[in-house]
Amino acid sequence: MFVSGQAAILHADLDAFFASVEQRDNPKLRGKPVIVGGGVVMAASYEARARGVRSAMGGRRARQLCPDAIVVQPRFGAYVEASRAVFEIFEQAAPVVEAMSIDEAFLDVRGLEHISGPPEQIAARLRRDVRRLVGLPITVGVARTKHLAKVASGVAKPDGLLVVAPDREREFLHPLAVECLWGVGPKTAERLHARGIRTVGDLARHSEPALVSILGRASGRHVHALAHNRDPRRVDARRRRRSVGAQCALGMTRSIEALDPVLLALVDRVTRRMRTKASAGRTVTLRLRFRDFSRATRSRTLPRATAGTRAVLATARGLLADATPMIERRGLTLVGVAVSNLQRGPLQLELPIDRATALDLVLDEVRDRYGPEGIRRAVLLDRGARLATWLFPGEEPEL
DNA sequence: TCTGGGGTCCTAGGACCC
DNA sequence: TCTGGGGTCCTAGGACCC
Repeated sequence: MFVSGQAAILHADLDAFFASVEQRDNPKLRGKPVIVGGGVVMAASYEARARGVRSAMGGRRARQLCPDAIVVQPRFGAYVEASRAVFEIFEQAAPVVEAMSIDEAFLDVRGLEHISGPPEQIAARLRRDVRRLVGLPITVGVARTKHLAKVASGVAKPDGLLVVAPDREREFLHPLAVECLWGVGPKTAERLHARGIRTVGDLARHSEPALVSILGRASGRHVHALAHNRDPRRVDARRRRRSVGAQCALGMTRSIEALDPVLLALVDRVTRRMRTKASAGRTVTLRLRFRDFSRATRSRTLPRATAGTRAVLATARGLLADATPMIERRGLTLVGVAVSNLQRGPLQLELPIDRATALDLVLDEVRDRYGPEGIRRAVLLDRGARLATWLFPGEEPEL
C-alpha cells in the first residue's frame, strides 16, 4: 500500500501500439498475427510476437517465423490521432505527465488520494478509460520511482497492471535479469554476464567502483544506483527536445549528384518541423550508413541558430562533399540530417533604443533563423505590446 | 537479426583561452 | 622556449531507447 503523500508514479505504455490500432480499426485483424511495416517490422501484435516476431526485425525473417501473419502498411495519421486521445486521458488523470514517446508516458499521481483515490485505483481507472474511450489495451506499472514503474509495466505486459508496493521493492527488483534494467542493452549485459553478473541482485552485491571499472563512469554509477533502488528522477512535463532529424534508407547506393535531391528533401522536412515549433538550431549533423552497416557522422556548428532551408542545406552539402571519398569507398545505404543545439521560443534580443535600428536587427535575425522562404508572418513585441507585424515575403513592417 | 525512423546521453580528444 | 592548471566548445563515435 502507498502511504498518503508518498511519491507515486505510473508508467503507462500502450501494448504493441501500431498493431493494436490496426486491430482496433479492422475487426478482421483481431486475434490474428499482425505485422505493421513490410521491409522492417515496426510493430507486431502479441499473436505475432508469440511466434518470435519482434519489432526492428527484417521482414523476410518475420515472414519465415510467422507465414500466416497479416502485413499492413503503417498509417501514421491514425497513430498520432490515437496517441493524442490517450494523452488527453493521461492529462485528466494526473497533473504532471511526461511523454516518453508516442505510446508511453510517466504520470505523477502523488497527493491525489483525496481527489482520485490511491495510485492503484488511478491506474486501474486509467486502463479502463483508455480501453473504453480509445479502444486500446494499455499496461500500467505503479511504484515510488520512475525506474521501478517502468520495469513494472515491462513485467506486466501485455494488457496488465502491476503495483510495486513500497515495502516490496527489493523483493521485486533483485531476482530480475540485468537486461530488465532501463539502460542495460546487449553490450552492457554481455559485459556483466562475462563477470557472472546475471541478476539485479548480483549487481547489487558489487561496489560502485567495481561496476565503474567494468562499464565506465556514467553507466557504472547508473546501474549501481538502480540496483540499489535509487532513482531520484522526477516526472518532468517540460522536457525539451534536443534535436530534430530525418533520415532515409536508400534502396541502392547512388552517385553523389543523385543524392542531392534526397538531401534537399531531408533538410526541407527537418527545417519545416523546426519552423512550425518556432525552433532553430546551430549544429547540423550528416548521418551516414554504409553497405556493411557501419556508420559515420559529420557535423558542423554554425555561428548562429537557423531553421532556414538554405542555410541548413548549404551546410549539409558541405558535409556531404567532405564525406565523398568515404562514401565512394564504403557504399552509402542511408543518409540522414539532424539539427541540434536547439534554441526555442520567440526571438529575444538585446536591442538599442532606436526603433528603426531595432527593427532592422530583428528582421536580420528572423531571416537568419528561418530563411527568406521559411516564414509567413512575424510579430515584434516589446514587453508584450505589439510594435510591428510583417507579412512575408518581402513586406515592409507595419508599425 | 542482415536493419526503419525517430530520438537521448556519455566519452574522449583536440583547439583554444586565460 | 618550455611549462602548469582549469575551463569551454566542437567533433566523432558508441550505447541505448521506442
